Amino acid sequence: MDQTVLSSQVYPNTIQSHSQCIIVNQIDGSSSGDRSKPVKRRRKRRSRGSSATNEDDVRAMEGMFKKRKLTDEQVIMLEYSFENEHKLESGRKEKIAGELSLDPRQVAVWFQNRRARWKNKKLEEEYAKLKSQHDSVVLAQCQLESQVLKLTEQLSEAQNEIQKLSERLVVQETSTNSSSSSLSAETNDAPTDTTNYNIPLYMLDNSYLQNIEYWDGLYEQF
DNA sequence: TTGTGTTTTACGACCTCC
DNA sequence: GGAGGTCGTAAAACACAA
Repeated sequence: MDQTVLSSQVYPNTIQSHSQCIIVNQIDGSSSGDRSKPVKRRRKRRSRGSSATNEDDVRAMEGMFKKRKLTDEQVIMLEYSFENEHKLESGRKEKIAGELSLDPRQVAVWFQNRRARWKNKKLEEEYAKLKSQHDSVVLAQCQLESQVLKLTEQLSEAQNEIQKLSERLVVQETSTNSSSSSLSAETNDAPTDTTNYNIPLYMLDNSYLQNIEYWDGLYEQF
């Protein structure tokens, strides 16, 4: 079926305006493959309402630009074909075009656009996946920071407790020394009685005091 | 009805591969 | 150098709220 007829059946009001659209190729006269000019050149298109002004334009109007909406059936078949293979070899293009009564160029363009849509979709999926992973990492980080905060508080409390014990120990040592000096006048090796202060004997050991300083130093570093 | 945003069709420019 | 790819974009077609 002729595509113009097909389109005019589906969109009877569009064909006339389509035929009024033309494209002026290479308006600046440069070759299409000129890589020495990286600046993108806008192609020029005649607006819908304008008419041809010379023979070239008339020729362009007659043959070049026909924007035709594909039928549902054509789209379904193209999608099916795209599912099988995203690339389009020459033979396959001709075959599909013949089967769907389309211009081979239309099939090529449809595949180009379809690949672009597919790529966009893939990018969006990839973005969503990465965002999900990122959110999970951020959540885990928050949990860890909260945990660090709690442990820091516990450490601080423990350090305070040690400080209190240390101060009590100093007081005790002072009183012990004064009493022991009087006691030692009476008995030489009398054991130190700490029961009144409720402090274990091992705390009176120098190594214990050194341990306190050691842990305090560690805490300061932390 | 109309303004506006989105999708679809088509193309130019440029790139890559053979 | 040609064929066919991507990328960016124009313009038609379409959807939809106001």
